[in-house]
Amino acid sequence: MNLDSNLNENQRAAVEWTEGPLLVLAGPGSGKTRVLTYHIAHLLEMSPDDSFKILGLTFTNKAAQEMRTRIENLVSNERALLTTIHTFCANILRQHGHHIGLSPNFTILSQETDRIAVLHEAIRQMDPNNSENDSTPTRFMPVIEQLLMNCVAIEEAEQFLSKENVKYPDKMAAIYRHYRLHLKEINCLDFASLLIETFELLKTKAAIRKLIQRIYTHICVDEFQDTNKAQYEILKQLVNPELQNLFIVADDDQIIYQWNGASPERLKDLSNDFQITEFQLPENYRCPIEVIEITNRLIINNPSHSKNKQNLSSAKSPKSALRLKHFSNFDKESNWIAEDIASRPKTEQTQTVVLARTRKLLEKIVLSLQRNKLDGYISIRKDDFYSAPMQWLQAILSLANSRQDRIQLARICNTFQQFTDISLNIDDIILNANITENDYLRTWRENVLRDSEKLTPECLKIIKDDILELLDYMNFSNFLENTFKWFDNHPIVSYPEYKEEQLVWNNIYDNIKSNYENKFSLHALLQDLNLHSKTPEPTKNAIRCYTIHQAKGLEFKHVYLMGLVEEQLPNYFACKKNDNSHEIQEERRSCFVAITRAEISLTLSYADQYFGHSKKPSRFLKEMGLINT
DNA sequence: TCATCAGTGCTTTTT
DNA sequence: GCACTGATGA
Repeated sequence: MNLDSNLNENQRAAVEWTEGPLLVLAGPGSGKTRVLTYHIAHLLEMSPDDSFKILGLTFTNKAAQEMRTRIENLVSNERALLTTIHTFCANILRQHGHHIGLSPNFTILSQETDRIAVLHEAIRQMDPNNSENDSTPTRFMPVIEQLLMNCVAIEEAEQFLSKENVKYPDKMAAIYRHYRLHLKEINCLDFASLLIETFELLKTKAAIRKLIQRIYTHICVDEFQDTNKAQYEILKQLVNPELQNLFIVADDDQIIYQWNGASPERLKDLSNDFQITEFQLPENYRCPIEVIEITNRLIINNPSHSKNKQNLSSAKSPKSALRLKHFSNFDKESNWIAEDIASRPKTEQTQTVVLARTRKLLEKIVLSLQRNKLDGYISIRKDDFYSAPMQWLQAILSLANSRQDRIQLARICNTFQQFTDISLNIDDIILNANITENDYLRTWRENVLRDSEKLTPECLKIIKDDILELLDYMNFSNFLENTFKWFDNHPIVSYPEYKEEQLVWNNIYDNIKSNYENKFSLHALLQDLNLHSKTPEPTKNAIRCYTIHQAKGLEFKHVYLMGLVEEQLPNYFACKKNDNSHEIQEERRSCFVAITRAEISLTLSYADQYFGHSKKPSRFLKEMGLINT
């Protein structure tokens, strides 16, 4: 690895940092992730004979994958674990969770509806004859999530809620307690409790904490500004107190997830809790100089922007790259953008993105693009498979892992009848299972085999042999291989939803195979499935239409940012607050994130009317010096 | 019980 | 300005 090759002086100083806590505070396009990956590669290369390990934590799977690939391109790596904080916590709990009453085969609840169902049951157990209606759990969920996100212990919940002026703090604290206990009772965890349970395990079990601190002597964190309280508390438990090798990259001007628990306070906590050295990387390698100029003018308006943070400087030569367009209404704005994109060469179109604060604006753009014979892609969040075959497949694996799970059994019965001629009743199977004292999956299998003449030979083999192998030895490889072969020869293969989901499955599965070097348990497979989004990749040649939040961390040759009006960007809620409110500041950071995605050109636009409403130009346009006050 | 009306609220989403 | 909610009246 040649470190000198393409690092500037500031970057190299950060990369070569070896001991003690370091914060690399740097703006967009300054090479933060590069510094982080080079730093890890540097540590590995400098210590060929040592056995210490490096833990690199990210928030998204995509970022973790990106880091793994980048490091593999630099050095051979057996000692750096690059993973998301959720995956890392899940793995700790699989290994050590029995100390706090969790079996290693616990299920991760990735669906909101499953969490609501657990909360509902918890409330019912607490007070069996309560008069609350069905919407109660949905209304209470945000309070539960707030407690979990803030890492509040069960005993401290009431006090916390009183301070936050939440209604009925005593009652809510009791519900919180029951929710957490009920989750453990049914051996399930949601995303937030995955974190809080890990925190409590590390805090109370010193031996486990010290073991992990001895193994991972260096902790690195990407995009630290997005950490919520619970994640930060875990981080503090992970850092070896004697060594304090904590390497953090962050940008306080890109905190746009405050509603998700991120906060500017976190960086303050960091400097209070550690004797941390701060490096800055002010050089921007991404954006044109005109974009950098308006970026600096914009962000200076945030009172919380650190005064000692250096302005961004552009490493690119000046070029006309910035446009501002004004229209009488949103229709015209949307059509103009679509036409302008259509007039670009095909190669440029695929490197173009349309950004907006909300989804609603993006939907309009897709229609305008269609009118210009272009395909627009809006990514829609998807946490689970919807097609019957993929649901069936996942439910079979889940039920093999957790044999008394009624929800999975119901899913199996319900989906199987959609692509075979066999329709089974759930209650019959449960009754049958209770009589024979067999588990649900075994009983389901036996019931299906009674109707075996209705099955194709391929399917019969799967039920007879492969599921039996799964049941007896937890061996799922033949089951998966033969099931996909069966699906491939089945009419379901033509369902567009199945096709799309199979691609998503392949991506996740390939990922697991490479991370575990082909050897992994059913737990690990199910865990990765639940911790990965099922959102399909954008179709090739489609023009990507993203919300600002979705575009964070990405870069594009040509960026269109539309809807630069009051009550859009800044949004309706923030406009209700005062000018220096943290809501307005967060919207300003959103605008900052959006414009700094551009590599070659940035087109800003606004209209006088949106959906029949008259809107004023965004205050941010004035701040950037693009319109007069 | 249903039609109608006035009033309100409106966003971002990884794991 | 539109979608939704809850109150009112037939």
